[in-house]
Amino acid sequence: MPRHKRSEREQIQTETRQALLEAATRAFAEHGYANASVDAISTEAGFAKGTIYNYFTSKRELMLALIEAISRDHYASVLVEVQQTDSPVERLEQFFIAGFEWVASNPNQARVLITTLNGADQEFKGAMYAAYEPMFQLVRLEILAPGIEARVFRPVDQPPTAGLLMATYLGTCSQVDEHGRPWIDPSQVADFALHALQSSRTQT
Amino acid sequence: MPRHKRSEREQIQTETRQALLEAATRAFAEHGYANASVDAISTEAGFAKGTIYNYFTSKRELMLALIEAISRDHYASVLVEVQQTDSPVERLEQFFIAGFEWVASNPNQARVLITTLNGADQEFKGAMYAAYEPMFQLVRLEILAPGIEARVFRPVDQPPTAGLLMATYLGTCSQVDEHGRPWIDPSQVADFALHALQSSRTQT
Amino acid sequence: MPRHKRSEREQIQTETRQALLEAATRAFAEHGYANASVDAISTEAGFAKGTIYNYFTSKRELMLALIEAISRDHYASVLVEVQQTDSPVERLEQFFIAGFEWVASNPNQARVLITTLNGADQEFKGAMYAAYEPMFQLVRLEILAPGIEARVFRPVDQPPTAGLLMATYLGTCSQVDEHGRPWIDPSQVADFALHALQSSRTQT
Amino acid sequence: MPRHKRSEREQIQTETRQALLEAATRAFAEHGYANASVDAISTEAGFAKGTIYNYFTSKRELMLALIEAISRDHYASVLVEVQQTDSPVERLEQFFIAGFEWVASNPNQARVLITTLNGADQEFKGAMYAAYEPMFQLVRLEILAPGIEARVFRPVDQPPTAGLLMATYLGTCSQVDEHGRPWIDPSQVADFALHALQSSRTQT
DNA sequence: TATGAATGAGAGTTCATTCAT
DNA sequence: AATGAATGAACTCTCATTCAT
Repeated sequence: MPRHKRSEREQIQTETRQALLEAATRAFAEHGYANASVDAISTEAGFAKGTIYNYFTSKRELMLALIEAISRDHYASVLVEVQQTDSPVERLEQFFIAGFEWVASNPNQARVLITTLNGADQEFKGAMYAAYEPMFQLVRLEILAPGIEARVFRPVDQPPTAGLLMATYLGTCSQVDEHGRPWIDPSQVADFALHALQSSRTQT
Repeated sequence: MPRHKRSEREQIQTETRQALLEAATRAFAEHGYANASVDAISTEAGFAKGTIYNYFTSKRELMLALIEAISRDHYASVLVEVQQTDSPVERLEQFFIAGFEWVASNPNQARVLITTLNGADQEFKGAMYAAYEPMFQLVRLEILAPGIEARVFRPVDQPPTAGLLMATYLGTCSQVDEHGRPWIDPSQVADFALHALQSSRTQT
Repeated sequence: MPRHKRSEREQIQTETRQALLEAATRAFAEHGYANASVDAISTEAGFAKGTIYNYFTSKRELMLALIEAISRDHYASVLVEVQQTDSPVERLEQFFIAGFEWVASNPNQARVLITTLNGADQEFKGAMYAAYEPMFQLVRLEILAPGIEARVFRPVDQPPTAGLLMATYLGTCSQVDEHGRPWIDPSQVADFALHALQSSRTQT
Repeated sequence: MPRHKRSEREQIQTETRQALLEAATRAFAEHGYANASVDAISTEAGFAKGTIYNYFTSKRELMLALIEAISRDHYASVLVEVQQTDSPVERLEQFFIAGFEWVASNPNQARVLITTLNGADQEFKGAMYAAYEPMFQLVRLEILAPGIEARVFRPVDQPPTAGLLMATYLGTCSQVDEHGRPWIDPSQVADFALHALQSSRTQT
């Protein structure tokens, strides 16, 4: 006779897994992947060292799972805001605003994102790129393309420009002062990007 | 009483040090700081593992010396090109062009730069920021300020915008495809930045 | 939820720790602190080299723990014998006899004691002095002072003389022949010390 | 044609050797044999690392040479004082007085002596014993034996008692307070030893 | 004779991972 | 499912010693 009902068991599992992922986020953010120890992560999550291996086959798998979780959360946050409007200009603004808000609300996840994207580990980097493909497509297909179509944006080459916007966003994300606060105002970044894209006819 | 002439000794020292720094650059670029072993670096430089400690007191000091070397080399490369012209617009273009050329010519140094700037190690990050202060000032004082003064650039807030330009440059630097080639054309980035900055009167 | 009962775990811990301390005693006695490798100690204790770091944070901490253990064991052995009698003369004899017996039974611990007290490491030396403070007080307060009070000992200056007795004991402890046996008979040492202390009236 | 006359060459050699031995004494006294580096010794002596190997075939040989030098110097200092008088009692006093004076004047040499005698290195220990044989014989044949003969000392067993006197001397030598000063007055030690040896008839 | 760059064995330490319980 | 003692590979760093100059 099972102790817990199936659903209870599953919920405990899910909660434990979640706690481990959150502890890993904090640890990786603060010390980086290489310097964050499995022991410290497990302990901070409130479990013993070995528990982590009941949920992830290795430290690397934990990281890959974390990449998935981060990208999913990030995408969901941005998507809902971007879709509030149909205007490409407003969508671009929303992209930056929602993006920065997510960074502000999830600083550790953001750090892991930035660190991984710029780190030396090719497997992690590739996994992160793959996981962010939906957001990349969002920028390209839901913001840039309609904007160019509607002639509010210049007729730029779409994929590299989408990349540039992502790079601008992520590049500025990572720039924080000594107190961990971003030293660039999100609206300035949005403004910068809008100027870069806007067709000469349509000044804001 | 030394048998070697002073200059001979000094040259050997300089060459060995240089070889070690270059090997360290390759190793850090490929595996990251944490995963590059001192042993491997020294061996790849053509020396026994202990030799590195005749030149650097620790692995961290080696990294700090490398940060210095990279920033100096990078700055020198960019400075000479930027100063070829007095036009702010051309200077901005040159900044991106020379910058990307340096990245293309020194891919490993560039990777170390990007990785360090976005990594979790605060001491290294701070050292890199400090080392890049001259280039930051170059953008601000020699490009942005004169451009605004001459009204070819919008009257933007200078320090954050200088930061934005650096971030755009560095953010795009780091985006390379699976073959290690940048998937954004430098001129597109320059174009993007110019559009972002240009005052509405002076379209290119 | 732990599967082992608390007591089981604790017992394993205690036993392993004890085994490591014993192996360390042997290794430090034979090769000295500096030349005894952590690897060798752990292996001789029957564990892999890393295990030692589950119990002591460093080689130095291991040594400090050993100093504690040695002094406690030594003191307990001597105390029980000294307190068998109330006569200061007999107590002094017991001090030497029990002391030498402890040395004979615990040659490795004795070697570590002597080596450490006379070694160059000031921290270890200080720790050993501090750990032996109870025994020093035993000699001073339980042997010397009552003996002087009862006029069976000369009215010597107590603290330095207590030191002298300790030094005589320890100095002779360390003198062993090539087979590791002391070449001075304990009773001769006791006799020597008694003659040194006895008041001129009370010849044995 | 030689640059220097033979004698000049030899003198320079002797001086260099002496300088190296003195530096080694300081280094071994402060850090112990194992923790004193050849590099540091050579440098403190005013030479480069390699020079030491022109005078001693290895670090161990340097130590053995130092043991020789220390014992010779120590013996000479004590001998001249002991031989000032023919009285065994005065000779014993002189032995302690001259001995403590030598320790006070040559604290580093004394530390090396004590450390080596009580250290774990059997070869060094044996070499030190052998080198101190003359002093041991001095105590036995020039002080103890005549004193017993003359009935001013008790008829003790000579070799162990000579050992005891040496042990008492050396044991007290090594006891210094936190400022490096001996906390036992030499005359107290001499007094202690005299009381231990004196026959009941001849009180001081 | 003196030098000091180079060597490489070997040290202390860390930590991802295993597995009996 | 959770534990944590044990493991051992791999790491950074030290330093006695060599040797070309």
